[in-house]
Amino acid sequence: MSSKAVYPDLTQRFDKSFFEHDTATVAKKLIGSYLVSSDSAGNITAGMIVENEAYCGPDDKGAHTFGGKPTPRTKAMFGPKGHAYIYLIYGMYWCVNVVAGPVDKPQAVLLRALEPVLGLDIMRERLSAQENAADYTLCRGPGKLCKALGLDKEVYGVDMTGDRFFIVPGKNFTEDDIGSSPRINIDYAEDWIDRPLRFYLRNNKSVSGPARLRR
DNA sequence: GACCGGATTGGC
DNA sequence: CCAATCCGGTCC
Repeated sequence: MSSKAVYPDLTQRFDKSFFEHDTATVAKKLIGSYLVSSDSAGNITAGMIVENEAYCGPDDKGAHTFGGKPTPRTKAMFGPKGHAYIYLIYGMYWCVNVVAGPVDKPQAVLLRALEPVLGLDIMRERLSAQENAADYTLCRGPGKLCKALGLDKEVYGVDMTGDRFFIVPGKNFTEDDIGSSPRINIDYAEDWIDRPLRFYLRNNKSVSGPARLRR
């Protein structure tokens, strides 16, 4: 694996202005940062972000904000940057985003995979995973990531520079460490299908998708 | 008020 | 390859 997550300093936060850069820029810089969830029982689960996708707002045919019209589901993306946008897909999986982008641009970064770091035993309980499931599989994929960290509509709109569900700055990887590819499963996005807006830590086992999209 | 289909996953 | 499972979005 290219990586080696380390124990994150849970007191650190990004400045709010960090999230006001273009969503693709924010996405790339978030590779190596930590996503942390603390539940009401005091359980902490966390992982290093190793894969994400940028969704670029009203012009992006793959984005939920395509067209630029807020709806009850997407209104969080029209709100403050650095907050969470979470939605249910296929009736059973939650997918979480960080709202990003210039002020007035409803953009977001979809978090697709983490390298597990804290609370792996709790992740296993939440996933109902067999105890022999390899560590690197616990947060591999956007749906699993949310299940492992216990995320659902309760975190809709929460400030991710706060203390409940938040992001901690981590390692700064170089351009060479970070790969890019088209985004996953947006066949309907026409001329936006092939844009290289998916980012991942190269050769990291926790990245989802076929092998060629992990190298 | 009805109907369509998805930024997924795991099991066959 | 395909079912599971729900609700937002859209259009009537």
